[in-house]
Amino acid sequence: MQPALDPLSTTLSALADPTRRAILARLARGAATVNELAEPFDISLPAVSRHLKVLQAAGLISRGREAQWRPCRLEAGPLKDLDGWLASYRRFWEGSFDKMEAYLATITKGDPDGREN
Amino acid sequence: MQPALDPLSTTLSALADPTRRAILARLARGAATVNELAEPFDISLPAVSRHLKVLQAAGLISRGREAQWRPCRLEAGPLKDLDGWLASYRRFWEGSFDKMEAYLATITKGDPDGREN
DNA sequence: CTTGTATTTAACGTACTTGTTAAATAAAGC
DNA sequence: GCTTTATTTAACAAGTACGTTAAATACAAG
Repeated sequence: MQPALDPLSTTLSALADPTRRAILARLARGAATVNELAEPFDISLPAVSRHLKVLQAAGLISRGREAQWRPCRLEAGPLKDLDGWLASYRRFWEGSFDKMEAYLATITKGDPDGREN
Repeated sequence: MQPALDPLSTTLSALADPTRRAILARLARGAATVNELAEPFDISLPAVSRHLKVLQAAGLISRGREAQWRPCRLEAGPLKDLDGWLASYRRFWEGSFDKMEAYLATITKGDPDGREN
């Protein structure tokens, strides 16, 4: 068993794969089966199955059970948590950003490299 | 040379490591040198240096050069892009969420497992 | 030019990730 | 029961990630 990453790390590594993000994008338009999800990709079904396992372990999808199909659906909880984490950094690209730029400018005194200590 | 991941994947994998996120949190409070950044961690300096390399490659930090110090500073661009990506999913945990819940409830007809097709 | 401080690179080990193919499991339907 | 369809597990290979220690590099200062 792995050392059990913290939830945010688990979410971020799950999202770090473009195939998995594409799967989520598809699920944002509604639930789908494994075969449906695999259709756009040039990888084998087992590979897709494993991506789904990763997404489910991260809580980003949940799965149902209908005959031989295991439909997947998007679960937004971890995305919401990620959004919450990101929020603490939002000030760096919003409003006060100009203020910070100005502040940095005063302490770097026109240094082209922008070093300040 | 690696196949060059797309920028969002690069950002997300850089952020997927808790040590790297802690480094960013520290840098959110102001620029810092490698030794300063390494201080709170129980890992070697080379390990920290490599984390910084990853963060820089992802554009999440920039580095200056002051005598033998290479001060790091936070760069918010990739975080802003991530926020932009996340925005497309925001509807899943805001406002219309209740509506979606209600919708799912109608098609699952009280199934405890929540399957809908 | 030798020493001390800051940081990186090299070399290496271990573990995880991702993909593959072949086989197993699950359920439907004849 | 046997076949078909959907999906997962097993076994394996190649590449990547992350940590270590030892050596190299960069610069400041005697």
